[in-house]
Amino acid sequence: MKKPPLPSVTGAELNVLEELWRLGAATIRDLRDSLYPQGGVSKFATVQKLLSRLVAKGLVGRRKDDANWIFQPLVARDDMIGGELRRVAERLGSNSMTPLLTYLVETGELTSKERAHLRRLLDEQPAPRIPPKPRQ
Amino acid sequence: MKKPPLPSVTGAELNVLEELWRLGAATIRDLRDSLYPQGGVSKFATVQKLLSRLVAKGLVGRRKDDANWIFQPLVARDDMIGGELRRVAERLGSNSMTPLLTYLVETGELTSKERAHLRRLLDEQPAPRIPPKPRQ
DNA sequence: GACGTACAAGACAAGTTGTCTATCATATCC
DNA sequence: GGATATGATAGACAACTTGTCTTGTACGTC
Repeated sequence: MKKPPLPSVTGAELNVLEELWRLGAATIRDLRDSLYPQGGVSKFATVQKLLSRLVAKGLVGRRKDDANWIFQPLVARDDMIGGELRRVAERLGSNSMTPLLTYLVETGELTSKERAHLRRLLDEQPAPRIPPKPRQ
Repeated sequence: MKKPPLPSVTGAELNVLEELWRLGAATIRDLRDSLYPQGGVSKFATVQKLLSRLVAKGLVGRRKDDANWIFQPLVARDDMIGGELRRVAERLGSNSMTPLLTYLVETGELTSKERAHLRRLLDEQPAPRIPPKPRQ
């Protein structure tokens, strides 16, 4: 029942993942054209390597469509954010989320509008658990 | 007025920093004895290298006391947590902290106790700004 | 002076990261 | 069918990071 923490991604990998989030699904060529507009064969291979690493981490899936592979993200951005937050909490020794929240609220990072938003969220969901949303 | 984000630390560096947070101030020998109980000259040098990197990052200060250097942290754990959170927020494209908090609240990561804590924090500090607290 | 302690500076191997080349497979076109 | 382009795979590679260790130097005390 414990969910293994999502693997972390490097900068270049994250660029690819961001593009996949934006496009929903794409071929290597699509991604290369977006990320490296100057194009080129080597950039194609670069994108492919980054994609293969993302696939190895289970963050991206691929399916064969006709002739080409089509890649699509298996995690949502929120999941990544959550994974990173958990990593920060674990790394810094506070296995509870409280210090993170305390920091966010106390340092005044939030506008009053954001505060209202938060308060509303807290009021809307008094139950600590929500039905687990399948990872697509 | 923009505060430069705190530099990040590696695992071994964080161990040293944690020990400094615990002890308040310490010599290299103190830290080596705590972190590497088996002792040894090489471990002394290891701690020293890690400390020098922490000093270079501005996270640790040192002063000469009699014969030895005495090291002490220049940042609190909360500052480190905040820096990491900001890094996550910047990296994942949400330059506001709201998505992080929204994630935490919506995914049910929080216990009801933490929720109560959060609500109390929100109630206590209606003003979005607090006076800047000097580092240390 | 000899010796022990603290310190500084840098060497080092192992791993990571981003990019690229070489090679093979598979289409398409004349 | 053979030439040519495109996609895919595998691996090489340099640059950088990270944790550890070695060597050399300064400064005490006995």
